[in-house]
Amino acid sequence: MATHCENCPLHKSALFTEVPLAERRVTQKFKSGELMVDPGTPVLSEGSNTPQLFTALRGMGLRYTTLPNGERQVINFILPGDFIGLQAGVMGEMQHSVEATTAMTLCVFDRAEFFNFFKNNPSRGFDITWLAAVEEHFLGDTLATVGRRTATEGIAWALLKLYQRGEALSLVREQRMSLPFRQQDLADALGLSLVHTNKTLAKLRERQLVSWMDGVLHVSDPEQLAAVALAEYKPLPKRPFL
Amino acid sequence: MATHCENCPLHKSALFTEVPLAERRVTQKFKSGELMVDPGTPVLSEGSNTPQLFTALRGMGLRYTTLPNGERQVINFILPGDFIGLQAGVMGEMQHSVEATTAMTLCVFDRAEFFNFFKNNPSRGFDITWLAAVEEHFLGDTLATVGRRTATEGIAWALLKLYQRGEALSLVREQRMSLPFRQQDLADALGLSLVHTNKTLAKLRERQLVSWMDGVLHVSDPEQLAAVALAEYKPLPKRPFL
DNA sequence: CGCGCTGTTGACTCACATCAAAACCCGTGG
DNA sequence: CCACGGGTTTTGATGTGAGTCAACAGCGCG
Repeated sequence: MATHCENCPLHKSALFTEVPLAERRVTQKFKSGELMVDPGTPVLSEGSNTPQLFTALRGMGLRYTTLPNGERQVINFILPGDFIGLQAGVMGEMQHSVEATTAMTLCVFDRAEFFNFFKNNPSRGFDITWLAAVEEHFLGDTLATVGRRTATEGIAWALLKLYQRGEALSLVREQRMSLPFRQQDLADALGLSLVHTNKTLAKLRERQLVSWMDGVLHVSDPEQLAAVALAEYKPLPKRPFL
Repeated sequence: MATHCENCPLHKSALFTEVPLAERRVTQKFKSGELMVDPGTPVLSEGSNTPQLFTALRGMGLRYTTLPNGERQVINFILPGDFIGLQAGVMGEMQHSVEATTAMTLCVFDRAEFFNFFKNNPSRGFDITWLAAVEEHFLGDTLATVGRRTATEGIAWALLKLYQRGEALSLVREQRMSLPFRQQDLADALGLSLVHTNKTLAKLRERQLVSWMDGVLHVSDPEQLAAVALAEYKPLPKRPFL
């Protein structure tokens, strides 16, 4: 049934720091359950006030805001290991929405317990701060791509990042991983139009740099992709989670 | 001489949450000194590895990244109360640079002590997480403006945010506050060209929505400005600091 | 078998970039 | 006191990357 933190499969992944068994047990006590959502379902909605925190255990999703004029900005893609709802909790009510793209299962934590958890486990609290900082850092990079990279560079960058994340999570086999988003999602992440995104993807495919078709991402030469992305291809730093 | 945390002038500001005296004393012990920098001086540099954390006490600055092609993206404007260096510490080495625009004074904390500080003062640790989350949240909004707002909307948005922050810090008098950045800085924050930024500023000035000349920002009707910024004008939520 | 969603493709338009030059605004030094 | 130079702002002319509009193709599903 519900996964026990001691056996959390994510800890095996190369992306995350090692967490001692004792601490996992403590985390387990903080965990209030598990949530499974269907594709297309909202996990958190703008304007609502949910008393929960989540970490993604399985599946993929999106975090986004909607402007008053109806435009959507996706803030990031959510993959296993991502912590959701912190920014939310901090402002009185949510400004961002999170929705599941594939079926997802999420570990649920009770926000009311959050502070206690922190007090009783400062080192896990430290980890959470760390996580928030990593996230913030990444958003800075995203900002740079939306603001300063061309469409080609930006798409290359985004796909490279997703690919790297996939590698770290062992989602990649033979240079391929499942990437179940729509082109519209990528467009909304990069501030581009759907049409232009589509055409740019086609060009990158022709140049043999990346292909992303039928929900599978294929990168044959990450170094080369990184070059057009104005980025570096190097292993992601380990990070904590849960 | 060096400000004592117990007397920290920032605590008087409407922007920040109340912190009990006892906790300020603890913070004081974590504080390792004060740094004063001249305008134009780097506080943190990309690629370096500084053992310090800062919080801005006085003055204004910029945080930015530089892409391999030389383009600059400013990630945020730094005002009193901002915590600097967390994202930095988390990745092995800095990816972002921080530089002082005006003369600044910064409280300096020793990163080596950071974890201990956390362990001994979980509630302050909690505050720091909170802060990181607020920051992350704000970056999400910034992303939305760079990605989805037009030049006019974006500039209106940025100036409104700065104005609001200024209000909360009591930097505004008679609808005016000092804003010592260059147009180039704003352009680099919004992913616009200098020329276009300049022309758009001129238009907003003609429309009587905002004027920003000679380093002073003037907003006569924030509501109206918010309307063109596709944003809401409402008091900033209180947040912790230090 | 027709409807709704996603992906493709082509023609046309526009917001914003780029290029270039001038105007200002100092501080410095002759 | 004025000439000079570097940084910033302003203005005009011109170019282009990306947006918009429109139509169609493929596909899963009731």
